[in-house]
Amino acid sequence: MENSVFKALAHPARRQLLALLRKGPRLAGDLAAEFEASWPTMSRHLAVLKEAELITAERQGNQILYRVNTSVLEDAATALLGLLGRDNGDDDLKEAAE
Amino acid sequence: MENSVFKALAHPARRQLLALLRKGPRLAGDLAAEFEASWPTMSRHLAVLKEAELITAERQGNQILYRVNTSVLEDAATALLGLLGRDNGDDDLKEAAE
DNA sequence: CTGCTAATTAGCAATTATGCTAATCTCTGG
DNA sequence: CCAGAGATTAGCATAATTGCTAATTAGCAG
Repeated sequence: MENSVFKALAHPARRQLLALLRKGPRLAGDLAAEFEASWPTMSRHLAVLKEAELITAERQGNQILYRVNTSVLEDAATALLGLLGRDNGDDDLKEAAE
Repeated sequence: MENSVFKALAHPARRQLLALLRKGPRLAGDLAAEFEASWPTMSRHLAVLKEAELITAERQGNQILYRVNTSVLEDAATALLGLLGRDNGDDDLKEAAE
């Protein structure tokens, strides 16, 4: 649901994870290494993001590759813009405001 | 801080408050009346939004008028779009909104 | 000052989030 | 099978959030 997305975005470490993934898919351990927090802690943050469907996981043999789920992030941004009462300007969103 | 903004957005009641305020400024009691939760509870949600500077409060005699702080909400939306790696081009935001 | 309405703050219980260490799982390679 | 790396899950303690009722503040009218 939408709510889990915003709750997932509420933690700075998770937003930073998304920022890292923005540049391309990365392995779990690779991501965890960028943070001060312990590996299990980062693993949990990744799980929260996955639960909100903000990221997807794919096993690559021994390791796990994460990537951003762009459309869900887009939906969240669109929801915020909707709160502004302004049109998004996104290609596939047409408003019916008169 | 940016973080308090996303934390404030994490609760559905607070996003709904913003949605109500999107259409124009409203009195605290007027807003509280729209929710099932008790008035003090809504008052606290308003305080969280104010703390994040997503809204501003203005006394009108006996009552308090709240309004959305558009720029902070814009910043949050922009931050999300930034996570998408796409350019939002809102330097000006003078796009003809409808 | 008293009383009244609008709204916030205090205090409390219950739930949820965070972050650690230890234990477990999954896969690869001998 | 066993050993090891990569990663998650379990369990626990602490902190933060949520939402209530009761108490309090702020302003207005008499």
